[in-house]
Amino acid sequence: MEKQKKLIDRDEDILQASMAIKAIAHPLRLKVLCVLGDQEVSVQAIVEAVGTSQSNISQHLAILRDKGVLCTRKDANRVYYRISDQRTLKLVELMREVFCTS
Amino acid sequence: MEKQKKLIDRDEDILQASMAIKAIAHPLRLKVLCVLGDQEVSVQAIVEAVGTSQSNISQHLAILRDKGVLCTRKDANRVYYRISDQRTLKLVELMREVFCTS
DNA sequence: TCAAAATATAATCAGTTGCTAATTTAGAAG
DNA sequence: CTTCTAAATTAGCAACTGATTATATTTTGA
Repeated sequence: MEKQKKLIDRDEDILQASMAIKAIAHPLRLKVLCVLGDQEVSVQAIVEAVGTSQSNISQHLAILRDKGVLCTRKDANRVYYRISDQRTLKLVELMREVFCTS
Repeated sequence: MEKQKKLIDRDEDILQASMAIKAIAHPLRLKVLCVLGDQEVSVQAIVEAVGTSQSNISQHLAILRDKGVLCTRKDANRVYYRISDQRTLKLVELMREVFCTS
């Protein structure tokens, strides 16, 4: 029986996966994900929760959006962001388990 | 009942986690992890499996080692690397599920 | 139609990353 | 000792990243 778990074998997949996690490998962007959780939050609220400038958040949100991690809904004046794929949250949970418990 | 899953809340933990995944958010370094799996592999073998220069791999291995992702054992002339914490593999598996299936 | 609010975009610039090529260290074996 | 092999380190440089500041776009509401 195979003991080895299923990792990534195709170079193409490795490239894709590494680019995807690169998108969340920044303290502000990871914090955005943690603030969002499974909810939809306005840019304004994200700015307040994360604690940096509007412009800075907007640029980080653009990165997450362009990489497909987040998606948006526009309602009148405001733009609401949420996590596109809930498995991304699983990833963050596991990151916490792996890296944040001593 | 709480539906919300447990994410990262402390800024300190967010910083730590983002630095940790930044270490693996590079195609060559992610490939190293996939090559290693749960085994111990020599630098030479890693160089061959990954397919870049010895110097380049050595530098990437140093990054992973310094961040605590990999650990080493020296045997005579050779150095063997392995993944420090098996939960890191879980993370890679989940990354594959999240980012590499359409 | 005008001013204010929410968000996005652009420009600039310091700091970081990652590669290549060259050199160094350390162990093994003659 | 000398040489070979494995691995690490260093220097240099082009490319990328991320913060700040300023400006633009869009929508709302007086």
